[in-house]
Amino acid sequence: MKTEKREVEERMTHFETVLRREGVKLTHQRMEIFREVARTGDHPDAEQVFQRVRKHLPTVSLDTVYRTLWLLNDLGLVTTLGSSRERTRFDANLSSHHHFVCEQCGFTRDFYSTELDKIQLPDSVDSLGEIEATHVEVRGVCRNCVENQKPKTQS
Amino acid sequence: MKTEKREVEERMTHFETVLRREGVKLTHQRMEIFREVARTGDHPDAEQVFQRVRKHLPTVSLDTVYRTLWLLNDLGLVTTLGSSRERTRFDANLSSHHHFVCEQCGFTRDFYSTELDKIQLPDSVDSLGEIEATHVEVRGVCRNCVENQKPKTQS
DNA sequence: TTTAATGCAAAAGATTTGCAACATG
DNA sequence: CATGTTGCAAATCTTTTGCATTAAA
Repeated sequence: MKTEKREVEERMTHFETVLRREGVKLTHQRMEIFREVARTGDHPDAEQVFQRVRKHLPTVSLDTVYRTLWLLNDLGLVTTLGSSRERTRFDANLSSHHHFVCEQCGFTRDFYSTELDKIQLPDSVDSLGEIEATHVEVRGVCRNCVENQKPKTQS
Repeated sequence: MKTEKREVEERMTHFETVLRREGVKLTHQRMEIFREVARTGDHPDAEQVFQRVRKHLPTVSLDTVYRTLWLLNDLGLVTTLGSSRERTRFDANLSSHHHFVCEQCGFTRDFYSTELDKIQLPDSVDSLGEIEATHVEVRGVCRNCVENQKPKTQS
């Protein structure tokens, strides 16, 4: 649940370095918000971060928490579980498969792999609970988005 | 993008079987909503399903789409990408790791595995775009939830 | 000081719910 | 025909935005 003290300190140092490098102001709020995510292993959502930060910083507002979390995400200091900024998506493919998801446009494609289907999970996972499904999520940038970002060679 | 005709038909048959078995009414709306998810490989969200179903069934309402998709999910006829009914969750752990997620309470725990870190993806994935990260998502029911569901031996 | 960041309040967006009308089994 | 399901409208919940004030560099 809790991240090791040493590790949290390292993350804080890295956080400060990146903010300075990017010329982004190192505010009290940003420190506390990042520290809160850095020190827990339970992957809180914005509301949970807000509630926890509030204990140390009673005047912080929820919209600052949102803005800060996305900023940290853009700076590569945090990531999101599941594909970010997306609504729930549904899948009628019940056979064992895996996903490639484009970070930019949300394009998603199934892929199959008998190799991946037989992955052995470490024992530590079994002790967490009963396993129902295992699948691989590949994040990247789809061909289309890669194309559209390339500087045009001619215009 | 499109699922094979034969496969769609199989899914429809299974859909009907399950609905009958569960004593759930087989309405026109439910058929069209399920068919729409069954026939595409792009994992639409509720709004997209709504827009597509509307073409065949102009009177369908968005709330029916939501109700139906969650019903189908509960019946095991569809699944969701990412953990269902959850808000975006943030993670400050930048080292390579994987997740166990409890389907019932959302409890999430990181785990590590050098084995998993070296998974070879099939070539077909490379052709989809540029890969940035690969990680394994294990879904299951955590110990706590398993406990709480067990019929009490004494009361 | 200068400019970016915050907090507030309000807007926008997404999802859910109560209920009368309706369709299915 | 009885009951579950739908569509509508309204409610609720979540996330974002505009703007005056405040604080960091």
